[in-house]
Amino acid sequence: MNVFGERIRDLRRAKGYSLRTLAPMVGVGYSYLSKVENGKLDFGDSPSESLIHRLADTLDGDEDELLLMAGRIPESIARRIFDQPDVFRTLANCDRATLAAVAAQASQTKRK
Amino acid sequence: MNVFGERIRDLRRAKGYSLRTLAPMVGVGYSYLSKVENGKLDFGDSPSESLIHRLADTLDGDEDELLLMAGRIPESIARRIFDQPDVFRTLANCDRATLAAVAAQASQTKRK
DNA sequence: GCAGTGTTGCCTTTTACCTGCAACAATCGT
DNA sequence: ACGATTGTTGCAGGTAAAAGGCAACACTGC
Repeated sequence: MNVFGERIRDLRRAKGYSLRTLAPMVGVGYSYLSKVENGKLDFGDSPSESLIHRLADTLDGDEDELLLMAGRIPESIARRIFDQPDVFRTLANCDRATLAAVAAQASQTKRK
Repeated sequence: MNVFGERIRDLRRAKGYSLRTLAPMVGVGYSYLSKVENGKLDFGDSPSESLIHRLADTLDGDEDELLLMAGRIPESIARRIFDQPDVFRTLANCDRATLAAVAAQASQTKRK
């Protein structure tokens, strides 16, 4: 567990930032960042969506990947769901194998 | 706009409830319910997830449909996304037509 | 031994979600 | 015509969860 925090820590170290260096860059206190990385938030296991956004930005991480790790739905996916809800209600009821197959099909179809 | 509130209103009328009758059944004040139906909440355009749940329950509505109308992602869909995130990231990038085709395919495959 | 780093407990602020009333207009049965 | 019921709206809050801040602590490592 806490795959999210560990990912943040890796990204931060890859940039050579300390907690105290990174914190002001993303607009929070360094102590809060420590808790984020260790999954020791007073509550929940991940920070706000907006902080995740700034972290992805500053650390050159994949924002959607980070959001998913944090148990949040990225806007790119949410938009699609609200655009074609019935499609996703159907897909949510498939078994894993079918869903994987369908995605393969889609990425193929999509290729120009 | 406010398709959600109108749906609630229809469901309520179908049951023959007045605002003052329904409100205590779902545990809120009648004035708040009126604002919900008219999309005139002090903030946001939809009530809490838990109120939506109780409304669906009391009015025999489709909870997931209501959640989607209210701009929220139902648990059934969210679970699937976190289970196979890459699949959904792919699907989010298809065009509408492809996505519709893929869903048709899936519902067919799924049919026993 | 102090300079930089990370950790932790407690505190405050903000946000989301409602409460509760009061006052008003529209409708409707009797 | 009358009261009763229904819905609308404004406002003035209240509460609990979510998000984050501060200060003191402990380790490292030259």
